[in-house]
This record gives sequence, structure tokens and C-alpha cells, in this order.
Amino acid sequence: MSEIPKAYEPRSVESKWYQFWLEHKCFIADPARVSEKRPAYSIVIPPPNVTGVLTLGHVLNNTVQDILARKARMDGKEVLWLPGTDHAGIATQTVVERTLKKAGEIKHRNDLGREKLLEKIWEWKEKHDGIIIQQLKRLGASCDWTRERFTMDPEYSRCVQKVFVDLYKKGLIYRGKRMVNWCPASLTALSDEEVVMKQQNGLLYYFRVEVAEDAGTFLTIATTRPETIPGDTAVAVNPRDPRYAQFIGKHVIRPLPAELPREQKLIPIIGDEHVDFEFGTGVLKVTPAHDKADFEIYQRLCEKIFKKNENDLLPDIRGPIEVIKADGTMSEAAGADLSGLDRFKARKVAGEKLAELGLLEREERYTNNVGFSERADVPVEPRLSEQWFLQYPSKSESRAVAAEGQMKFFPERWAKVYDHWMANLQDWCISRQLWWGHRIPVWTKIYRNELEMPEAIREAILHDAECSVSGLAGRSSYVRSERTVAETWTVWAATYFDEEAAALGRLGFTQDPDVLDTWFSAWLWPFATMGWTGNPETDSKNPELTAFYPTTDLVTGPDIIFFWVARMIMAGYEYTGQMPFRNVYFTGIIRDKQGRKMSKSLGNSPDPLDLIDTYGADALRFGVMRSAPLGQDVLFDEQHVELGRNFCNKLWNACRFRQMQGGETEGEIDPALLTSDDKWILLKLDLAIREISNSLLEYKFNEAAQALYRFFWSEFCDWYLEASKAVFFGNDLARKANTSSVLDFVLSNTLRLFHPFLPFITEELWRGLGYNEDLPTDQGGETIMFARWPQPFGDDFKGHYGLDESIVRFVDAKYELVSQGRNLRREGNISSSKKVTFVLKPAQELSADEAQVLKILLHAERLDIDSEFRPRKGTPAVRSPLGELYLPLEGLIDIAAEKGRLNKELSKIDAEIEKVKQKLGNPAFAQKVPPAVLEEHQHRLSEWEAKRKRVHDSLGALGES
RNA sequence: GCGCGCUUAGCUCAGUGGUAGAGCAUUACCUUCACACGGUAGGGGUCGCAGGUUCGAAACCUGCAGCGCGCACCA
Repeated sequence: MSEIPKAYEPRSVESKWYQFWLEHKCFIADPARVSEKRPAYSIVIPPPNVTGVLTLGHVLNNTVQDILARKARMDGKEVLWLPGTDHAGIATQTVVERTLKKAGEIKHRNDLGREKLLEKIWEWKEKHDGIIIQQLKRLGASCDWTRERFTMDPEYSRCVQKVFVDLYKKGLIYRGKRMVNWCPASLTALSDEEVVMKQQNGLLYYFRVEVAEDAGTFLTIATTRPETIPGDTAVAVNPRDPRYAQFIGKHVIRPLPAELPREQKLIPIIGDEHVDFEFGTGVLKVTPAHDKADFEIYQRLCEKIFKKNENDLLPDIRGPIEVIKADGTMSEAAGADLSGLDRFKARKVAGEKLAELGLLEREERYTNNVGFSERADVPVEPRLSEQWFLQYPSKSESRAVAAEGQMKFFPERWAKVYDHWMANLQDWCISRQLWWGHRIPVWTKIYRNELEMPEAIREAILHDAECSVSGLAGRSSYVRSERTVAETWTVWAATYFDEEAAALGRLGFTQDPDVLDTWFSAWLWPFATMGWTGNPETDSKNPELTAFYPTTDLVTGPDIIFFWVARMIMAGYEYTGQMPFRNVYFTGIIRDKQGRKMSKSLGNSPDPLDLIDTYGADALRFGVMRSAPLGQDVLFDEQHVELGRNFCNKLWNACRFRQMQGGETEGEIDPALLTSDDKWILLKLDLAIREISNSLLEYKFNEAAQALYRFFWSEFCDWYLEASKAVFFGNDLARKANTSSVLDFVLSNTLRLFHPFLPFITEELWRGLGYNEDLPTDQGGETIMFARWPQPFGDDFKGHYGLDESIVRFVDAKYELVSQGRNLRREGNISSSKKVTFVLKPAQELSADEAQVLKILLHAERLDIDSEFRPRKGTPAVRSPLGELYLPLEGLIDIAAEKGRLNKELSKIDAEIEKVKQKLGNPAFAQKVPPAVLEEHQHRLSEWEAKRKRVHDSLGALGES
């Protein structure tokens, strides 16, 4: 610190030290250095969207990780914080498509075609690549950037393919026509986790249908979706419902499409236990193509129904009828009135049509939950389609590890949420109708008969097994087949070998057009980023994996506990046989100060980079951490960051004060010269070290930040620094040097305690004050990053410097006297700048040095120590265990007001005394309470009584005047 | 419907059996030689409600209310 600006200026300091750390390879992990004495510590970053920008959520998340990583380095561990980015399938492709459409380059992605669009997305990726990484660097993130990974790196993609093929081989991945959540905006299937339920205000339409066999008899059906009536293939009632049981087996006339002839409108009335008597009218329309529950009914009963229909009545209804197309518009099957309309428009029109036909009984306002696409924010459409599904692997180990506590969740309650989800696992729809992502490594071809097949494939089909299509050793595909009507064979071949893919191509096989859900690559993150190959022999020799896997901590948001955390655990067990991380820390969710989620559309999401520019990265980090309790959402307020800045400035100036005193850096501390204030601050430091270390151990970062704040500001600056001025303003060189040494000792410890939270300013001050100078390079000599984490004082240390609790009592009493003395000024309306003389009538011997401290702290021009002092009547005074302190100024005190104040205080004290007395007076209390508590209460009583006497005396002194 | 969490000063939140706390905001005074991004001293709370356990409850138990979040195929 050659120049000492009055205020801390973060900008140049931050870039300077970040550069320094990079140049000195401080963030690079070396598995070769890991040993018993130097254990490994590792975290993998939750990979942000490669084209994304930093949000406050990232700030919270990555600050926590950085604190953990930096603390671990100071604990002497070999630290790997592995960074990277995610290709974020839907989000990225949507953004690029939208941009191209806006620019008028395309109307639809088909205008470009798959290859061209992918080129555009890669261009986009290259252009935005690294933005968020640069932003993380601004924040101070100490990631090992040499190991940065991207989910679509070639090696990573290979891992994804290998895992797919392996799960396919194991029969856990299958393809099937199922009811899936379809997003009509993104035109892709979604997993259950990507659907969020939202309450919607809609209408419940009650309409009548005539029973075909009993002309003139009508059933009334309640529905929220009349537009799907043309897709109804049955009407269901509960067989135990006496109102309707008699109708089972008969038919109703479906009102829409209106133009169909009567015989094509007949649909059966079926019985199904699923139907709720209570709801609506107890009659349910069954639309198997557009409702999950209806599809299940259809599956349960279709055989029965349609067998019966063979020779029976007339309907030409053989299965689900698709009336809503992929893009959310009505199909031709919906009939002339609805065809081509948007599904919501069609709802209105269908209602009107029913009314027109005289079949609409009534409409009721109705609130229900509708699934929305999380990403596109439109209602999802349950839709039948061919998709790939995964039955989760390694379920039981994955569930047990959290339930039995080998893996710890912070806060713990998330373990329950996780367990509940694991207990009710549904198969995962992993295919997406997108182009940006990992294309499903399955090739397919239809053969008319077995003879057309190459021999290798025919053999494989017979044994349902592996074969080499390319004929190359060690290159294979895994083949499955399905024999359909007319002796036709559909053959699927899954492989991760390029040679095989090429060979399949030559045979006329085509690759599945779909890509995998982004999370299907993200769930491999903890080991795929470390060079995992899936070959046990190779992997056991991989130094990264052996040293750093399983990782130590995972830090993420609870919103992706199922998307990511749970799936990583299962993938971890399946592919490494181990849990992927030992501890999972869930941050809160950042909201604005009104409690709303941060969102672009609300515009309530401040840009962290602006905040860093305005206040500094350390300020942002500290502000966020100080207000982010474990397990609670964080209501963000820019004032928190301002507080962080102010705090950094305070730290800066305290160090500036030290520097202005000059002298030797970190000189020897002479126990004989220690003042009571020195001992007090050393004891407070010891407490702070304990408190902060424990808080960090329990992942209670806001507690640690608050403890740091309190110790540094309220103890060190407010009292110790001020008291030290008594020495520095004096002439005793030896005492000055000793006080400097204590200051250095406390500051060097404080800077280290602060470093995980405030990496930049602590480095600047560490080097600026020269605390690095006598240390070995790898223990703080080069950078504070590797300085030893402060340890609580041992008994030897405390004995040597005479640090015991009696000091604390004395010093606390001293500071209490000072506060009261300062209050006298206020009560007397004496301006802070006015020079005054205090007189102390001491209750015990007080050294000249202590008197000097009192004088300085009181901002007194003079402090007379006079045990014979006889104040004039009416002299304002306070009485403390150290003695009576007078402010002998005549006429400046409003006696009546002072009396009022003292009386108020007296009644407060009386109330306290009453409370304690009541407790002590209770015979049960004395009997049952532990002795320490009893003693404490007695002590408290005598203190209050002593206080009462002092106030009473003061009042008396006033009253006699 | 089930589960979880929250309710403490004007605001945001700590505080899990023993004297109600912090930051911000607020009032008054102060540009005093580390810091006005500062200092000093104040004011402000029947700890959501009602019971219970206990010598003692903001904390533990029960019930209720309000808010929030998960999970769930009521059309």
C-alpha cells in the first residue's frame, strides 16, 4: 500500500489480484499433491447455460462454493473446483430460433434444416461462450479454469452415448408410444419435472348426451375441455354408482363433430372405478388421445370395448382420436367447426356449438390446476407420442444413501423431499424433439424379411445381443428388433462407435432424429468432467478420479433437486459405484424485496455486474452472504450490497490506521506490556475464531459473516482501535511498538478469517501491510489464499499472555462506564465537539494508563481522578462498579428531564428486580434448577440491586439541589 | 387432499429451555488527526392466536389462523 486512498477502490485491486492468482496457478488442482497430510477437497460447479449471463442466483451459489474452496485451501487441502457450462437444449435452441426469426432470416427452423440450424447455434455458442465464465471471474471464483468442461465437448458427448447404450443394453431404456407432456410452443416432449402446475380460472361446461338405446334419456357430463369432445371414445361411470350402473354397455351419441352421421357418433358407456361419484355429475368423458387418466382407462378397457364392438353396434372408433395437433391447433378429426382453430379458441367455439345444439345445460366458473411448460410458459398438452424412456438405475442405493445419512443434505429437510421423490419414481422421458443436444445414438431400419438382413444383424436379432456391423474388432452395436405385421422387421441398433454408425449408415439405417434431455448429460457431470471412460481399468488409473471423486460438496438450488441432484446420485452409483458427493448444500432462492422471484419480465433482477462495478465484488459477496441464512430464500435488496461496501471500507480504513502508526511489522508481543484492552481484544479474537470456524463447519455462512461483522466493527473498531489511541497518542515507544504488534496480530488473523468472503481486499491488505513477508511461499508468503486458517488459542498461549476472563469483566465495566459518561453529554445537551472535563471518583485503584484510555474514549479534554471529590449538589453523574463519574458543568443540565430519565430507569430496574425476585422466591425454583443457574440468578439480582442503588444515589444528588 | 416451511422492532431477518438481538430505516448531536461508505447517544417488540408441559417457553407439545413452497390423474 504505497498510496493510501481514504476510501477503498475495488476496481483496480480486483483485476490486479485475480490476474496474479491466475499467473501463479493458485487455482490449479494437482492430484499428485494429494496425500494423507494433504487431503483432497473437490466441488463441481453446477454448470450454467453456456450462452447465459450471470444472475444473482449464480452469485449466491458461486460465492458459497468459493468460500468453501478458499477455506479448504487455507485448511491445507488440495482443492479442485471444477468449472464448466451446459448446452441447455431447449433454452438455447429457442433463443437462437427466435433471434433468426426476428432478423427475418427464417420463418421456421425447417427453412434452414438441421445441419444449418446447428451451425447457427454453434456460432451463437462461440459468440456467447465465456461471457458467464468471465463474469464468474469478476466475482472472484477460484475455479480451476484449466479443467473447464462443456457438456457437448467430444469426450463428454462420448460419455453420454456410452451411458445411453449401456442403459439400452440393460433394458432400462425403451421406446414406446405413451402419453407425454407436450409443449405446443417448443414442439417437444417434456419430462414431468419440466411441468409446473398453475391455478387457472376457467369454466366447467355441463352438456347432455342422449343414450342411444333409450331415446329421450340423457346423461349430463361436466368438462373443462369441450373442444376435446370430438376425441371422446367412451363415456365412463363408476360401476358402483346406482344412478348410472344400468347404462354400462349401452351407448351415447357424441354431439361433436356435429356433421357426422348418427352411427359414427355412437360411443360406449363403460364402467371404471376411477370415476368419482362426487365430482361434476359422476359421468366422465374419455378422451384417450389428450388426457393421461383417460388414456389409462382406455388401456384398461379398450380390449373389452372393441371386442364387443366387432359385431355389435356400429362405431368406427378403434382407438384414440387425435383432435389437437402438435402445434396446439385442432385437427380435421375435430370436425368442420373446430378444425384449424387454436385449442383455446376451439374451446369457446365448442361451447357455443353445444349451446346451439341445445345440449349445453350450464357453464360454471371453475378453478383448476393446469400444467404449464416451465420454459415456454404455455399449458402443456398431454399427447400420445413415440418417445424414449428411462427406468432409473441404482434406485435403492441412491435412496438409502440419503435416508441413512451417509450423504448429508443442508438443510436436512430436503432429504425428506428427496426420499419422497425417490419412493415414487416415474420413468423419465428422455427424448426431445430438438436439434441442439446429444442426438440419440440409435439407428433404425425396416426389413421386409429376415433374408434382407446382413448376417451379423440377423444373428444378433436371434440372440437379442451385441454384434459388430462394421466387422471391426472391438467395435460393436447393440441390436433390438420388433416384428410387426406382414413379416416386417424393425431393427434398432445402438452404438457409440463412429465406425459402427458409419457402417449402419451404409446399410441404409437412419439415426433417430431426437436429442436427449439436457439433464441426461448433466447427470453425469461429477465424473464425466473428470475423464471417466466407463472402462474400470482405465478409470482406476485416472488420477483426477482417484483423487477427487467422490466430490466433497455440491452447492445448488433446491429447484433442481429432482432434475439434477437425484439423477446425479443414481448415475454416480450406476457408473462409479459410489455417491458422487458427500454433502449437498441447498441455497435459498433469490427474490426481490417484495418476495417475488427474480425474472426478466418483471425487470426486478439487477445485473450483478453493475453491482460489482458500483460496489465491488467483495461487497456483493459479503452483502449476499450476510443476508442468506441456510434454508431460507433471500430477499435481495441493494442495501445489502451497500452494507458490504461500507464494511470493506471500514476494513480498509482500520488497516490504514495501522499503517499510519508505522513501525515494525508483526513485532514480538511482550506480555508484560499488554494493556487490559490488548488482552480483551485477544480474547474476543479467540472467540471469533471459534465462532466463525464452527459456523463454516455447519455451512452457516450468514452466521459466520455476521460474527465477522460484529467482531470487526463492534469490538475491534469501536473499542479496541479507539482505546489503542491512548497509547499511540502518547510518547512511550516501547508501548507503542507493543500495541502495533497486537494490532498486527489481530489484523493478520482477521484478514485470514475474512479471506473466503472477501478475497480481493484481504489480499490487497495482506500484502500491503506486509503480513506475507515472513511466511513460507506456500503458507501465505505469496498469497493470503494459502495462509493458515486461524486456530483458537491454546491454554499455553493464553497463559503466556495472561488472558483470562477477569480481564473481560474489567474491560466491559470500563466500556460501560464510558458509554454512560458519553450519555451524560447527551443528557446535558452538550455538543459532541464541546471540550469537557470529567471527574472520576474511583472505587478501586486505577492506573494512569487506564485513566488515559478512559479520557480518550470519553472524548474528554481532561479527566481528573479524585477519590476525595465532593461534587456540588446537582452535578450530573453516573455510578459504575469502577467508580462515580461526574460531569461538573453548571447550569447545563435540565434537572427535571434528568430526574425523569433516572426515574424511568429506576422503574425499569425495579421491574427486572421484581422478575428475578419472583423466580428466586419460588420454592420449586431453588429445588429444581441447576446450581449454576441459581447462582447466576442470585448474581443477577445483586447486580440489579447495586445498579438500583447507583441510580437512586444519582437521583438523590439531584433532588437535594 | 397429503407433506414441508414461515409468522420476533417500521422493513429484512438471527435467536431451539434461563436478563428479547442484528442490519437497514428513524431521532438528536458531531465534519474530533483510520473511516460521513463515518462517530456518539437514544427511541422502538404483550416474539401470529389459544391451550398444555416446565421452577422457568420466543424456543418444546397440541389445536387454530394467515402466508409461501413442494407432491398428487378429480374430468
